[in-house]
Amino acid sequence: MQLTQILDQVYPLPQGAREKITGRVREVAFGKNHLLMRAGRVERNLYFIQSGMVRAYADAGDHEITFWFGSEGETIVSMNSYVAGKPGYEHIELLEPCILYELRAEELQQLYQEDLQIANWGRKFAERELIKTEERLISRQFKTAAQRYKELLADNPDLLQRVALCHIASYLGITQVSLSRIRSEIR
Amino acid sequence: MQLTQILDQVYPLPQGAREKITGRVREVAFGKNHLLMRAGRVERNLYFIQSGMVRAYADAGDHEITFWFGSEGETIVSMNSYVAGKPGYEHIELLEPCILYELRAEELQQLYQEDLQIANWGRKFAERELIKTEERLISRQFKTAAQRYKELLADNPDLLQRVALCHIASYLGITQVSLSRIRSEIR
DNA sequence: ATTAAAATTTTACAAATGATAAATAATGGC
DNA sequence: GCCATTATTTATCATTTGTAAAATTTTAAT
Repeated sequence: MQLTQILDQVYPLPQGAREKITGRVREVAFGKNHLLMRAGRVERNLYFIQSGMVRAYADAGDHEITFWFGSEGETIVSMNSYVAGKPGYEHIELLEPCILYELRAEELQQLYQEDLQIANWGRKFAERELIKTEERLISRQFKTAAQRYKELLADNPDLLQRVALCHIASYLGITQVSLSRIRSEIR
Repeated sequence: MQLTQILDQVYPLPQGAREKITGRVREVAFGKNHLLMRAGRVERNLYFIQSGMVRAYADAGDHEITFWFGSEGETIVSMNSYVAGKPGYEHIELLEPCILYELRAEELQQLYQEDLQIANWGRKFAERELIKTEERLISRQFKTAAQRYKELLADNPDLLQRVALCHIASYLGITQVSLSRIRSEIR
């Protein structure tokens, strides 16, 4: 997906504002399994996904918790770094080879202070992510794991082809064994 | 808590920008149990809490799910209305008598288009809420209900005095019976 | 203070999910 | 294509959490 399209689906920008962003972006590519971001670091870049699939996960002692999948058109940020300049709590791992648009967070912050439309773009970006996260939190509370699995597949039909089941199980908040049970009961 | 203090803790505003907001705000008061917002409606106002405590809850067929508590200094918005102009999924109920600062959402949206600093205030507001929600989603996944209960009390020491246990149980994602079990095991 | 209503706890049992280990299937490197 | 590795499923049993109903405590109104 092209950068301008990615930016516009968050919030349509006038030509000039859009160019301020695109002019600061570099195209980069990484292979499968590359660790794009590590927890505990202040992450200095953010990325828009032109193609490929990634996951965000947090450490939980002995295992890891996948809490986000990103694919074409989505934005990768270490939220704590991006929002508060603090070390992030998430790792970002590439599940497929990816082509990304890279942007220095500092430069974007600078644009927020200069350009009204870009500040509103940043507002819309956070607002949209907030609604998605809040809906997931609520759904976690009143849907069974089986329902959440079915809905996830309905929303992302190609997820099964692109993501390992152990990551999907983690994302759903259940063990891989539980997910196996659910899958066998459906068929 | 005073309005200027509430606004500034999100993002410090220059005098002029701050007055653009405060000039559009009305002080209103409602009694305990008042339903401030209802799911399914497009909500036209947002509120800053000067004093009191509220909860947000969603309907889940036969029961309700409390997913947010708000008290002094926090902001009450119907996220779907505020962000997308769509009917909200949450009810807002007053758990105590409240004094609120009321602001028409439309006027705030107007200010976002006019004032760079206010647009950045709105951005920071969404970003902060996003981090809080994401952390809750993750904590739901790798902490036991007992841990989440203890942490909730540690962060909000007066919650037990102000909120019914059935709402706390719902917020934690467990039944009231489970919460009772947890409470009896702690002592 | 008394009483009715609501909130919370307790009990007993059922259902869902987790942990572990073994079996099977799929994948990637050579 | 073969083998080693990794991913997934299956089976068994333990633990957690839910459901329902009754008992108890708290709250609020008179």
